[in-house]
Amino acid sequence: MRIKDDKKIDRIYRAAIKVINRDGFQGSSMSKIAKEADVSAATIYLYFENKDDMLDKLYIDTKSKMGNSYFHKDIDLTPTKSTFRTIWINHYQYITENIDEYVFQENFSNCPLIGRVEKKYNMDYCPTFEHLFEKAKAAKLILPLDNDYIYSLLFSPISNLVKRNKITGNEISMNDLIQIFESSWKSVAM
Amino acid sequence: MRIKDDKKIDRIYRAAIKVINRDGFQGSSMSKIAKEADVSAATIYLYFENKDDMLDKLYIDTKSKMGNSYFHKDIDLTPTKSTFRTIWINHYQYITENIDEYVFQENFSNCPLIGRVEKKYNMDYCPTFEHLFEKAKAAKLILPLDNDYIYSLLFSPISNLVKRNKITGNEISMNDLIQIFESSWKSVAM
Amino acid sequence: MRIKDDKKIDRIYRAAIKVINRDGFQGSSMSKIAKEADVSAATIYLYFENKDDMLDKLYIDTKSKMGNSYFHKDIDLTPTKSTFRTIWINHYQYITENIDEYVFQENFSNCPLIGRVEKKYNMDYCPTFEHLFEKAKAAKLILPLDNDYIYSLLFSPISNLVKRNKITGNEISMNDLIQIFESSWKSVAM
Amino acid sequence: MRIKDDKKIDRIYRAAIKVINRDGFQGSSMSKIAKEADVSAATIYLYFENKDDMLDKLYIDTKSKMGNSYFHKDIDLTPTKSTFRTIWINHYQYITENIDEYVFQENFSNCPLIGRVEKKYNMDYCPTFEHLFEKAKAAKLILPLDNDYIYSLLFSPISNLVKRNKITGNEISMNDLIQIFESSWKSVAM
DNA sequence: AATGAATGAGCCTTCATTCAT
DNA sequence: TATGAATGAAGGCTCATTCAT
Repeated sequence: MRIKDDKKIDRIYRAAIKVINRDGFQGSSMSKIAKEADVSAATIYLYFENKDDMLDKLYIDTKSKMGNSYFHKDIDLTPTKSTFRTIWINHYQYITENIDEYVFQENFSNCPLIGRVEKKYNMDYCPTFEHLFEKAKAAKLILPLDNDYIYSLLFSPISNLVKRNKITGNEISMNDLIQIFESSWKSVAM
Repeated sequence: MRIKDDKKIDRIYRAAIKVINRDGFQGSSMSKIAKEADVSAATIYLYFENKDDMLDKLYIDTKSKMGNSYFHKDIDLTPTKSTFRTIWINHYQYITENIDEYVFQENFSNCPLIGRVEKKYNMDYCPTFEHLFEKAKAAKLILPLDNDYIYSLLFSPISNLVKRNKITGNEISMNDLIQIFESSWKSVAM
Repeated sequence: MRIKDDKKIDRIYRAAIKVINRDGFQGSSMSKIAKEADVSAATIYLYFENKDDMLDKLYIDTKSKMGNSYFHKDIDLTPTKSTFRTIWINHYQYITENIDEYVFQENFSNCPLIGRVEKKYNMDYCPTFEHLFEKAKAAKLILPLDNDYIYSLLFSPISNLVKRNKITGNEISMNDLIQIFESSWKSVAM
Repeated sequence: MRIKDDKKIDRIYRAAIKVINRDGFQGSSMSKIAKEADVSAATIYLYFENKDDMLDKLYIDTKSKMGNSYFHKDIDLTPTKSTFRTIWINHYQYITENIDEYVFQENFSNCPLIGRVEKKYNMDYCPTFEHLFEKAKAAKLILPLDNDYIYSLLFSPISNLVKRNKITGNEISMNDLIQIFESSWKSVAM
């Protein structure tokens, strides 16, 4: 591969996620993805070494996109409850709006496939999180727990609910959303 | 004539989980599973209509086994924090000891495959939970939130951590475990 | 196999023909035939060496049944046109009433399978025919052609029409039937 | 990119007929046909949807080829005995030289498979025949019978003999051939 | 760069047949 | 005798990947 046509890569990525979420991981063949992306299957091999390579890069791509989305542009990272709420809501919005990508990530990281991807991508939170958590702990805003624990306590419940609602078709009202955040917050707040 | 060996189904189930967790959902072929179970692939079709049928039934089987495990033998279901802690620990122990089954369940329920299985199996908590939650809410022990929310707030963080640790190889100390429960409890406690 | 249960063999034969004519030669599996005959597939192997053996014997069985049916009980074999007409009508009636068997025979004898069956069964007419043809030729009733030719000229057209009508659903009226016989007869009459 | 090789379809057709006539309808697997055609089995699926589709199209293809062969180039279709003899001989030559195709057709049209193919292909004579028959009947050259009857009376005997000779290895001398035509002709001549 | 053609390997499933009762 | 259980082999078909243009 020589010249990378980024738009084509994106088309392939989107097609892959669409097919995977429609037909399942197993039902996602290169030809289906190619057809969905409106390119020849052979074309995909100009941009990726093979199917695994494509999935790995798709995972990394969505992972970093999601990581960034937590911290909208000029967000204030002062360690306050308000900061946490903002990030928490951002997270909620992102996975709600990109539920397919999110489910893909979860499935992918549960697979043995994940072993191929570099360790650093196999965490649900990016470095910025670590900084924030450390600062918050130093400021006695939150409990002095492992970052892993903090992260899970704060984000797992809402992530889990969104995923489940995708299947049941339920939705979370704004009121409920705030309540859930307050509950999650209590679990880590000092 | 020979008699159907009931244990054979269990052998097939265990083989399926083993293969799926080793080679991923996609890499799990009937022949691999058959070899792992030490039977002919054709034999599997004596017990199941087809691959999907087998996976569905495996899912239902593990799901109900897990549901039951929460409520060991003659557990006391009085709505107290102690009851919740016992169940929570039971849950932790079960998914720790049966992490492969648990991961299988999670992957399966994220797949479009799940659509085939009856809705009632697609919930992470069994009826007993609902009773307990309702009683606890009536006793003003926990917040008056949806059962879904309660469940996610209480169990998602620890489930998420166990799953992640499977990959990283980390382990949770008894001390940490208690801390995590305390944190989770705070999120729903009244 | 020790004691031959003739009724069971007949049930198997009938089931085989039924399945073959329903699902085609290719779609006729031993288990389907067994189910149709309401016996276990293993049972068939008590009466026949294997599938080919069963088909061979089924072919021979139907073949001789058909051969005999041409010459009803105490039929008069004096070489007259009337004798031929009687036999011809008998033939018509038999293949009409046993169209499935007849089609099975045709298909079977067109297959390489036929090679397994002894030559003597691979003719559409039985020894009695030869006698009759020879006598008729001696009596200058019919042309001095090969028996093969005589047989084909006399019986192929009506056989062909019955077979075709099985598909199209058409039927042949008594009037037409007589006309067809008269035509066929003209082709061999002296 | 490579260009589809039109000859490949013909290679596949010929291979299919060869295998079917060697191993029977049942013994004709896609892989055998592929090997005989010297292509990968997967390649066949580039040209046909599935096995049935291939057989259907092969049937239609051979059927129309045979139909056309009756009426060599600039054949005279004036309703005379001579015209019928020419066509009859053409038919004889075609099925003799293409006996495998012909047997394939017969077997195929006797199978339930035939149901899939459009009705119009399931007749042994093409429209040109109908015209000729009608003209001949109008000219009082042949008897006023159904076209089906005419066709069967004229062509079934010789077709039947050729088929049978394929198995026995017999051959028909030119003399006999003329005799058989004369006989067949008598059956429909006015 | 892009793609339709081509394919060996593998998948799910069924088959004819044998085993054990 | 009769049969459900069991299986190696094979069937139809799809897949990830490469080729040739």
